[in-house]
Amino acid sequence: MEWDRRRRKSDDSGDGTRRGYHHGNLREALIGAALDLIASKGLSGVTFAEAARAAGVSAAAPYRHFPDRESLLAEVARRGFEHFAERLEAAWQDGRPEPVAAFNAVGRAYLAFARAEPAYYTAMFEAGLSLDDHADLRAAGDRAFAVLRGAAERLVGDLPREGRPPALMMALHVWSMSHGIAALFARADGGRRRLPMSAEDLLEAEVLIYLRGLGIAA
Amino acid sequence: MEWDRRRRKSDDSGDGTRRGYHHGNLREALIGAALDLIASKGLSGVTFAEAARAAGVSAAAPYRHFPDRESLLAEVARRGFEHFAERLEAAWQDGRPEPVAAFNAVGRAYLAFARAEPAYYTAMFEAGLSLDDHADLRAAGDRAFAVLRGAAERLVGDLPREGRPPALMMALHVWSMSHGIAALFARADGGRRRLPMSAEDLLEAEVLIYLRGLGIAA
DNA sequence: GGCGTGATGTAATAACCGTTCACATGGAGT
DNA sequence: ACTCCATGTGAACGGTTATTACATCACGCC
Repeated sequence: MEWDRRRRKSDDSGDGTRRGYHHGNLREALIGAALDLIASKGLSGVTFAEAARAAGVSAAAPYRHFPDRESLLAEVARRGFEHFAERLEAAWQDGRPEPVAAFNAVGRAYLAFARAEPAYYTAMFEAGLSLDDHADLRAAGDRAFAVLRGAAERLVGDLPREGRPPALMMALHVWSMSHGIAALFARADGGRRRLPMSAEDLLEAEVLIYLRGLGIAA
Repeated sequence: MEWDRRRRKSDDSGDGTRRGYHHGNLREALIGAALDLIASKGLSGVTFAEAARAAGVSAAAPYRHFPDRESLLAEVARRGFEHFAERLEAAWQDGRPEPVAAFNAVGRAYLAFARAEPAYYTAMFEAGLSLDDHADLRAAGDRAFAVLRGAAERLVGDLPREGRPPALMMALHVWSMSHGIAALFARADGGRRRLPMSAEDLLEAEVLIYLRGLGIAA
């Protein structure tokens, strides 16, 4: 790995603790610490000072790698969107073996990510990061959305030309459903309120009804 | 008003500035300051110290009215849900003159609230407040949701018994759509990304397609 | 192999915030 | 008039962000 070459020879124990004057991989260590802190103490628990402590460096060291605390969170969120896009792509599988089923798989993958990676999801959608201040964050988010949009285009393509809805609109609709359910009901803490069904089933039913409304049958 | 009686006679200028040793209406002043701070500096700009400064009292004074900073935000969010429920009820109008049209009005009212009251909306949905720690907050949220649920029950009631979907599920679906669109596209800053149509139109189309999928025509 | 330099980490510091505590004030009721 | 207690004050503690001058060392260059 790239960073292995940069570590000091006396610091190759692999346990992540610092050995010499230089950490050798502080940037990665801080990102990892931020993820751990989100998971254990929530967004407000993510502290430059605490992340630095976890990495075994002084409180000022993180400023060599991130201009400020928010940029650290933005980088976590950016990576979250990268992983997110990968998961969605893996679920979509270019619409194979069957577009509607693959589309439902994308929806399930959306919620699965929110559940399996609550720390990333929190940084991505709940950290209040401005997309204008972090252009690369917006780009990563766009890449994830592109999967939804591509899938929508495929589904819409099977409809007769007249009355065919815009694929972009359909993608936005499905995104809003997925995000709405994830934000309201599929949070790490089990969601903001109790449900009579799983968030996954709720979303699947919602998408199914929506697709039926578009004339796309399962 | 109630609090007027509690103000000192020398403090009835009405400009909100403190005159004597006691403020007379600090609790309300803090809530107002919190709303202003959310609007001007965002959630992280809401500071007990800053709110106290705005009210012209010392930094320790707020603790006489709220156990901690989070409780102030929770109270703001609670009031937000109260107003929210009122707006939704006003839009629904018990389903008059026509249920589907009234239902769409509820959706528009949802987004209108997110736009017109970004400070409340932020406190309600983006402050990361635990509903378990603030029972009254949950109750206020439930009251707002009850409007959606009642509307859903009305719409579902017009369907034939066989295959009639659960009203609760339908209410959750519509809530997820509304919240998803509000969170993703109708934020105060104009939303996280550009849209080819207004958030209101996007939601109206989404609900329309969804209702068609349920067999409820416009 | 020796050297300089830029990247990386440290210590010290200033400003700010949440929170607590002992104490001060004065409005309300007796 | 007097007391009570809700409300506000000032000082203090520990923690956070961020900046600055200084320390260390890995690497490339000769």
